[in-house]
Amino acid sequence: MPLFVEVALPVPMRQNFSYQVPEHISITPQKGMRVQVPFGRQQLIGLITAVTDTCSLTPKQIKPIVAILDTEPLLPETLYKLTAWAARYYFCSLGQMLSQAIPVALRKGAEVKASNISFWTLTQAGKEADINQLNRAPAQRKLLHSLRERDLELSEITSLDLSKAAVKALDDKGWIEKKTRILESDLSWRNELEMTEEPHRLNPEQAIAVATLTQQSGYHCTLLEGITGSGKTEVYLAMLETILRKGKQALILVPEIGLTPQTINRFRRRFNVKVAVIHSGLTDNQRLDAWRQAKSGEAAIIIGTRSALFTPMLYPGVIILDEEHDASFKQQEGVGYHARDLAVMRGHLEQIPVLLGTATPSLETLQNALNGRYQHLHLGKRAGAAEKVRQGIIDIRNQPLRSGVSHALLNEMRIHLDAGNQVILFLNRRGFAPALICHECGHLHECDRCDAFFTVHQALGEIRCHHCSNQYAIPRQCHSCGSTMLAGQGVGTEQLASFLEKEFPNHPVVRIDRDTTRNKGSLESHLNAIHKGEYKILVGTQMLAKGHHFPDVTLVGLLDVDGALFSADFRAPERFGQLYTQVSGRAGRATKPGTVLLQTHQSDNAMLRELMHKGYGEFARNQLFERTQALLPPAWHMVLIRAEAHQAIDADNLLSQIGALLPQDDECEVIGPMPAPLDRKAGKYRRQLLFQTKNRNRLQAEFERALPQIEQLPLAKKCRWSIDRDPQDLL
DNA sequence: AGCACGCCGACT
DNA sequence: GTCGGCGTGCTC
Repeated sequence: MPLFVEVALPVPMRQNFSYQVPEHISITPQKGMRVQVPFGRQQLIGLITAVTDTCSLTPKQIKPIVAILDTEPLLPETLYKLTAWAARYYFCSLGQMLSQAIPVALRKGAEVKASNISFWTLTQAGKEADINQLNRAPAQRKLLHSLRERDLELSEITSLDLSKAAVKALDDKGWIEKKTRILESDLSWRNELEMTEEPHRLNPEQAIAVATLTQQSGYHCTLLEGITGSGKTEVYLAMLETILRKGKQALILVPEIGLTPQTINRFRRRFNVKVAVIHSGLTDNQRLDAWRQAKSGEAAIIIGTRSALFTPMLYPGVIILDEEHDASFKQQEGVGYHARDLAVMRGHLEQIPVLLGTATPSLETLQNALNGRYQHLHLGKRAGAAEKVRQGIIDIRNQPLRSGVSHALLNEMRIHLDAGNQVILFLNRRGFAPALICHECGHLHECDRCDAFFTVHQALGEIRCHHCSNQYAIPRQCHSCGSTMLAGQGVGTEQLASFLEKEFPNHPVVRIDRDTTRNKGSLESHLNAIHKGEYKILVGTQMLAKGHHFPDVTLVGLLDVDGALFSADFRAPERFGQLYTQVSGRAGRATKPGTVLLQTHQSDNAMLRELMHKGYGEFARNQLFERTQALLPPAWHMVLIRAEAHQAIDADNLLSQIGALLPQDDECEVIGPMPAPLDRKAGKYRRQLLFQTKNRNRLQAEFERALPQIEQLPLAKKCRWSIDRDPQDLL
């Protein structure tokens, strides 16, 4: 009987492909196994989604598979289901979703099990050799010394910072040799958990949270709302202890910038278990290694960023997502999945608890907590941020500003600096000036490929477009009238920092933004210098706000409140509320009370007042109410279709045609096509169409129904277009 | 997404 | 005369 398989392939087509299984293949195909198949002129690796004995295609259309790469399904059933669910939810092919979910090495055909592992060990000669012979070869000496303690796996040579040249030298001497052994998973942690640090004593609130969390079994989702410094991590650790003692694994997801050595060590220090760390900086093989350790149950704790969500676990126990509100959990390129939403779904499928922690819950999560879908636990409950931090508004209407800074703020800075403390100023615009203006004719220099102004970077002597890679030397003459009277318009961090250097010559200034931290490790070294007190004035974009605590900072100034709060994007107030709360939570400490000052033209603004006086909790509840009134998420549900074309009319027409395929009534709305906020980017015109519904299932059903028709549109093949479900911003 | 085919501009 | 630009078409 002929045998066929349906295969999901990593191509951006919303369909699977059928292949025939030739007789000579000895492995019985099963759903979830990897197969190598011919595809056009190339060969690809995909996953079997179904095994059938009939096929609707003609024999001429169908090709035989090349090989079956696994003897059992690649992913545990629950993870496969999660991926399939996500593919459906995000309107992409299973193959596309899988290429997010499976390590690259496995997609290239690597073995699932590392059958053996190579390591360096001492030979008899090496054991007997006199280490003092190597006094003039410190690298070799260090290596020999390490090997006398234990054998070293190949990857450890680099990770322990040992020299490869020294390896070769000792090998040439015949003192060491490479051996391989069969790799077996060490699961001893499951029998007896060894603690390597005494747990901290929990305060009553923490104890209640832990007791509540550990008493339950099966799936439940909990929002742990705890202000900065209220000890969320200690609750995670206590939860972890309970889970690990049951012999179960924990998956911890953190925002992109949150995966610092300090964070990882916090978990490593407490338990003597293997911790697998997964982040974007790993090589394909390192990532595969971590994946294997998690899948085999050897790694008791898996800690990683967004993509770590898809790590399989043999003994799943809990998913903890820290800084739940952080935008980096939403993938921005390709399939725009949200790790927080999928984590909840995964918990559901695995029947394990999910813990979402934050000081400033996203409105999505807050809504779920308020309506009882999630359990809601509090830590360090207090009425707003008002108690510990002094806050103030500087009304800058009609006030002279020097490089964006008011007199009042400068005076306050002086007081804090004179007291020997540090000051942070936030300005969310990098560069020297956000535009270059001609003083004579008013011409603003605009990128020729985007609908955006050039940012002036004075130190580089360049004007740059922040939306594409366009850059030029700063022009001497106006491109429009030829005048030489050109000036920067507005203030960026570069200008602010250089102004402050002149204003406070005795207080060193550091600037933290994407421009000054581009090189690997430079953020770390800047942060270290700040902690050592080498800098007194810190200037930065939001980058500086997230996750870093500077105990000697007693004054925080937010310069461009208006720009942040009143941006066109519907999430702007929420984001500002989160930023504001995070920075005020970080100003000062018990012995040094902090001050937060806001510069704004809208000093009477009700939102701002509410945030300051009642705190994030009240503010967020009101925002939720306003979103509901405005039919915005999380009350309503959205899918955004973006189209990009050389001719604006093509993108427009495509979106109009798509819009016509979607229903409109009092619970379904089509908005657009409208120009994307950055109308022209990198020489292409961008348009977007919004489809929103009151009911989530309705959105799913209607869009699923329309999708095949959309794909049939002739223009759909001509334009580049994409679907973004639950868009983070409409930019 | 790749990869090939195919038709127009500046070069040894 | 060719090398190479990227438009467009196809993949079980």
